[in-house]
Amino acid sequence: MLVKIFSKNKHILLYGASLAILLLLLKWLEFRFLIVDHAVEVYSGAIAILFTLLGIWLALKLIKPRVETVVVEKEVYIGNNTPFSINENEMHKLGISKRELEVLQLMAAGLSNQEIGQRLFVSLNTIKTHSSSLFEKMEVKRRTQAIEKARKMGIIA
Amino acid sequence: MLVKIFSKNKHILLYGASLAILLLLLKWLEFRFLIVDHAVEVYSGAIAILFTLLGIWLALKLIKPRVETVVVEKEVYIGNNTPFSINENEMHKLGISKRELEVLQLMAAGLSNQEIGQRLFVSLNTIKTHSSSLFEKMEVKRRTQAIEKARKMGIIA
DNA sequence: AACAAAATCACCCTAAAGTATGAACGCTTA
DNA sequence: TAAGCGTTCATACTTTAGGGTGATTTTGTT
Repeated sequence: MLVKIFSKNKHILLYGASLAILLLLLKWLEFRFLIVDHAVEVYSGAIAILFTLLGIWLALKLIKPRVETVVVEKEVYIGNNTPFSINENEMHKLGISKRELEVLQLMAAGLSNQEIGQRLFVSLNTIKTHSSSLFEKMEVKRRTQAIEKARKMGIIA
Repeated sequence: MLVKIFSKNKHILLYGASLAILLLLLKWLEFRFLIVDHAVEVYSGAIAILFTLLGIWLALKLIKPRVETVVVEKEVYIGNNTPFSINENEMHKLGISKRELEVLQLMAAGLSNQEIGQRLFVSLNTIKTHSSSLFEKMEVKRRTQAIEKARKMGIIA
């Protein structure tokens, strides 16, 4: 509990402590040496500088950094048939992975499984696996159905 | 030029000015009143507090706020100005018959050759013949390619 | 590090798609 | 009327697509 209070207000406590120490130091100096004439100005200046620095340090430590938010408007042109927001949404709803989407897109482009495999540098069997799981997720039976459904859902161009 | 320098370092200049004024004020007070015994501590404390506050104020004014740039995408929708009328033109250019177009449309809808045959009340072999001649006319090898090409040419929805 | 999901590949089998060829029928047109 | 075209259908064959199962590796997440 005590530790928590200390840690939360450590800056203030440190400030108080240093202030006390400095005052004691000055008191001690007052007794130790005779303050020469016109030393008050020097004394005051020293205190002023010291505590100004302390104040600056305090402010830097205690005050949360100010954040200025600059809003920049960027115009994004969107084709009428590709809202793109439904894209990710619908995709995740069906649980379609990135790779499966790639396969789907190449299917829609008219490529055979063999060609898709060559394009993606994987084997024909891999494409078959991807397409199978894709059809299952999309609840279709053929690639042409998958293409049609994907178009209607807006997950492909 | 002078104005520019002032505006750039106005905080520092203000600080200097206020420091000078305060020292003058203290000097004046020193002459005006007799400082009572043990007033040095009070005096020091006052200076300390004052200049600490000054330091804090300075820090707040001088610290440059962190600039955070937030890009807000503004969607600009582009109206569709393709009236879908290239249909007949492109179709006759390739010599595609009515029946072949029907088959093509049902293909694009995701139907199998068997299903297309049932839909059009003809046999599977007939659909195969139609699709074969269709592919030849469209210069494609697969139904998916035919669908894609037909879409780009605008002969199907 | 442990775990789940994704990605990869293989094998076997069936279904569908596509190619080639031939043929019959109706309709239009030179 | 014969030639051409579209439509229909058949058989035989090859290629591609798709289903099912099992396995390993990579990757991301906790």
